[in-house]
Amino acid sequence: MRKTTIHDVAEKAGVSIATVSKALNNSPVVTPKTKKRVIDAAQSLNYVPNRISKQLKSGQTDTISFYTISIAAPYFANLADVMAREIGKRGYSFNIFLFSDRQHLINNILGNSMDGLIGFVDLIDQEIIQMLKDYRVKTVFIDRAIEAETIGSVIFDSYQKGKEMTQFLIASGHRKIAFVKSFDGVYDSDERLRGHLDALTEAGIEIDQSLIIQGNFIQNISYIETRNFLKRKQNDLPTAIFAGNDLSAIGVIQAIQESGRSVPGDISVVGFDDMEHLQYFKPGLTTIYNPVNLQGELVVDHLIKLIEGKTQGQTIELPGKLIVRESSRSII
Amino acid sequence: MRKTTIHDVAEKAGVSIATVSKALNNSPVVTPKTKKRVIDAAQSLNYVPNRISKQLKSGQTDTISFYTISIAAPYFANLADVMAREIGKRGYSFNIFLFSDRQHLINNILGNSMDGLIGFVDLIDQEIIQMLKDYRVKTVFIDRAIEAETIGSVIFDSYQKGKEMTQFLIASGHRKIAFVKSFDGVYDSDERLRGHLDALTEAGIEIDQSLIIQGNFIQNISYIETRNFLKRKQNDLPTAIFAGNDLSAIGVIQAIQESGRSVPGDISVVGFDDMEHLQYFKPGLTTIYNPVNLQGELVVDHLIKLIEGKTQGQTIELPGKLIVRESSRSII
DNA sequence: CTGAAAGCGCTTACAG
DNA sequence: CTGAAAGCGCTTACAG
Repeated sequence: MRKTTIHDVAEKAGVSIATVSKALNNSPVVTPKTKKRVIDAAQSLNYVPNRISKQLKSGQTDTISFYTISIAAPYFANLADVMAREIGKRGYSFNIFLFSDRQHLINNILGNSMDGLIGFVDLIDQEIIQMLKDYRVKTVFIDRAIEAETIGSVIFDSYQKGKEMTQFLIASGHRKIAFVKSFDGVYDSDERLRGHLDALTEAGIEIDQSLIIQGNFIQNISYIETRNFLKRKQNDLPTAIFAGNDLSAIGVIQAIQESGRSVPGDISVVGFDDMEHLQYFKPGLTTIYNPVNLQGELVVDHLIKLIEGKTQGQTIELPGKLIVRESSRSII
Repeated sequence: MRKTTIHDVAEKAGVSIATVSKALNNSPVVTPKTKKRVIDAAQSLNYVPNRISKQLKSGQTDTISFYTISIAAPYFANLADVMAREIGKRGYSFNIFLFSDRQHLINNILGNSMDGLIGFVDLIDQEIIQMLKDYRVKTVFIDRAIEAETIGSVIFDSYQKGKEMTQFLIASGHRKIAFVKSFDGVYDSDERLRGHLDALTEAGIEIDQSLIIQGNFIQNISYIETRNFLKRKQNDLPTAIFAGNDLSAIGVIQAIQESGRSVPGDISVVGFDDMEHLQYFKPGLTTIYNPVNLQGELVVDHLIKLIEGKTQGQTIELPGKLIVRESSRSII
């Protein structure tokens, strides 16, 4: 079956295609009578305007793209879900394209595939950021702040929250605290670690590089690396481990338990993110709540305002909250 | 900055736009010399063809849409991730739109938003399925089989696998087995339950409706409902619980442990899906491995073959495998 | 108020 | 081999 076009509707209603277009787009000039005739014809023919043609005329795609390395990990999945819902509600399409090669991204930007981009500064080099500015591609970053006329950010202050977490541990009597980080250069990890180290320094605790574990923010790797760490440091264990995200905290806890030790009896473990699906994980994780739902909504809202020219790029900071559960304890 | 169009390239290369188009699309008619001139001009101007215009001419959108109720739950997130990766690799765009109202879906189908659709039969009514057939919208379903010239399916035989799981439990000496289902009408849940019940019947075990728990395939709800179930049946507990998916198995295990009982000491618990991020969940879950990666790849491959007219719709069945871990035990 | 015409940026059959 | 022209399905400034 051929899809109905504006010509079919025009013919059926006995008017020109221009009139059909106006009637269907609520132009005030068309007579109620004509309008009704057009709408009836359109309905009886199951007419839906061709999206592509509208786009070509308007130059708009009504599409928002999310450029990310993955949507499988819980944080990304949650965020993508919230954004997809919000974007759909606002009448836009939601496109996901995963990090691969540079040219792919450039083609998407220059090829007019989207009205707005949601991305991570970490995945985009300077030259492309300049390109986004030059071509005024509306963009919202979600890992760290970039601000320009057409670029905004909705971010979480990982440094400050990382610092608060370590301050909390110190206040609970811990002085030997390990930290599980991701790769160097991963902004959230770097920032949380920086906050952690600053908190230690401010409390007069000397920094010990051997207490930094690289778990890549992945459960599996954190598990393995913590297992090695526990063997290596068996006579000199920390009393607490600050895992840079919840996923690694799980790996850390598994490794500690498997070594015959208890959490928090022998070692306190804290995470970061408060992932919803860990709700019933035992022991309940002391962590920092990162409001993913709020983030998703703010990102979409800010981006659509940029697209519609209602605002300039801004930097929006998300609140975060320390949540104390059973995986950590005071040793004072 | 204005984006470069084919006219800019034509001017710079000193040829017509027709020639530019041909040169850039590797038409064999154009002279190597002309071709080089065009390509150089295009490169120096950072030219990327406007996607929308190409689409309007070709009638193709090079876009594949995934229509689902959510991408937050791990299974969906994994599947979406694999599909996004595969779709990107094959040169298509990946669009996600979440289930909302009926008209939204219709607009997407008739409005020419996509070349192919990936969806769930459960989310689409008969009338719309007929519409997909009429307009020859290439579609691949992933929950249950529909086969037509332009419609295929890549499915998991939940009935058979559900049956096998219960047969395994019976072979381990269990005769009183509870089942945690989702809503009636959710195909996977219905099928797994049907397999479970058939296995019981074939083994000569009478069916006891009070052993069916509705956990909605959600961890939280399964936890609460199992808690209630354990209270209600405290003097008449089953020796095993078959949770229709891994997520509910987690909830079930939490509830059992919280009641002071052990898994599998007091009650064996088995799940379904073998979700990757439960890798280190304790006790390791006996479950059925549902090859999500394979499914994602097969779905995309079949859909693109349909789009490119290389095949008719087919029904592809995914293999599944029973994986025995610590959450279940033999009581013989 | 309605309609003919131009144009969005491409591709392609056709003429030269 | 190259280019002028038509056309994909819409919207909109303009004329009537």
